[in-house]
Amino acid sequence: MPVSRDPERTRQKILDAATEEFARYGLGGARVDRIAARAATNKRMLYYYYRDKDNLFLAALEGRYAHIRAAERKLDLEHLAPREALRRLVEFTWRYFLQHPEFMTLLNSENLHQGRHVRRSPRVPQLHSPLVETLRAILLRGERDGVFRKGVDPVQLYISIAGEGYFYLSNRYTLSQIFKRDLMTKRALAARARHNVEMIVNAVGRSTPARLNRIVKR
Amino acid sequence: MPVSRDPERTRQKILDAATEEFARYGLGGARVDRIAARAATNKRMLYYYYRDKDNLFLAALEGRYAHIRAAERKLDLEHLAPREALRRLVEFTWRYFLQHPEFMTLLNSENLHQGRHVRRSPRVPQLHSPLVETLRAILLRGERDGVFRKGVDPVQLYISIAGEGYFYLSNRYTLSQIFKRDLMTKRALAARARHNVEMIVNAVGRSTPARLNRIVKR
DNA sequence: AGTATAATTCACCAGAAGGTTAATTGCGGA
DNA sequence: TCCGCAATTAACCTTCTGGTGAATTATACT
Repeated sequence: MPVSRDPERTRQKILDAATEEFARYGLGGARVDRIAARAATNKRMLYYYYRDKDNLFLAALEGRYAHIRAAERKLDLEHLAPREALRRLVEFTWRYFLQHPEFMTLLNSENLHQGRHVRRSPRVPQLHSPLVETLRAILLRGERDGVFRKGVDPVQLYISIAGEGYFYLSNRYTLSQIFKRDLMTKRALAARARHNVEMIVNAVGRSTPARLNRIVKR
Repeated sequence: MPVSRDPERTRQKILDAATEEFARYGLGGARVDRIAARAATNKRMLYYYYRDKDNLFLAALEGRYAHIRAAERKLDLEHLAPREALRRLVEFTWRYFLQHPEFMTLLNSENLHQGRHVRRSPRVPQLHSPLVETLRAILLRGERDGVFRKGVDPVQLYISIAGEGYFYLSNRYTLSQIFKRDLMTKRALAARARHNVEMIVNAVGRSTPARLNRIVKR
């Protein structure tokens, strides 16, 4: 009986399988054979569509970057009051990392390799300039409304927003072990979410001047 | 001519070489042959002294945990005023990650493997209880002196202190690429160091109540 | 219906990887 | 001085791994 063909679907299945595999084992630990099996296709197909393992990894990484940025855009931050917009972004970022731990693993892998894949991708920086611009606009509005301090740099702010949850979640296994405490209970997670918002709002808010503004722009 | 024998030195050379190799390539990417070559010894020696690759990885990880904790103890935080002690700890932690990026890489690798090595090590939690106790004492003194809020949890605080710099440094390659900006210039690093201190002092200080205290203790 | 081509399959390969067997050699103690 | 054992070496083995050559089959178009 004939096997039906659907190139686009095959391509997508490979990418999905690869994303899972890379996220779970890292670039070095990922196995091409396992990706093929997971995608219920032939190993040869990975090379047919994606040339080689590294290129497949880049495709997976780009896919996840696109995914988080798309979800972010849906927040519709432009139409919210500055404080509320910021709060929403912080909460979203935390939730996203929590629900998509595979994204953190991919990033770790890429950084272990000193960003050598992402460096060759012109698509990735493109994906991020809207984020920076949105954040910049929020900060500007907040400044005009008198609720945010002046001169806060959107890039540095975003790094703080993401970083706040990243270490907690990405290193949850070692942290749980060294401190002999479960960091993943509902209560602990909820508390951390609140904490993140407060840290960021504190840093940008007008009342307590932190030094985000001192950070150079270039 | 006879090759002089020094088991303790051989053992150490292997551990050093392994630490470098694991830090650079991760557990999966590390090559046993390369470790042997780097240690200027025979591959068989790794297995003679450390049983297998995983056990060697654990030894390297334990070594680095011991190293940072030892350096931390030298700060002599007990004899400083609470605010100053906290500031010193934040600055130290940032500087340590900056000067020892291999530590972050090892942690990432271990967390990729869901902490399966560290889970079997009773030594590692032991190494960390002094840190928690020191931090707890500082917080208590600060509370009594009226400069810190009540009920801040030392573990959660430490995670914030470490996390503040971790994302920035560990993900410097991807971040630099996606935002098209060099995060490792002297100025950027200095600014970030200041920022970290301010974020933490803000969060614990009495004037601006963050929610660190709300986080469950167990 | 026939054909060109895109999509898919399958068998295969060379090198690499972790780990082991067994022989050898230096050293401390009697 | 010689012996027993710890330390070291070298060659080897099996399994795995990313990647490929070439044949095969479904499909869209004529």
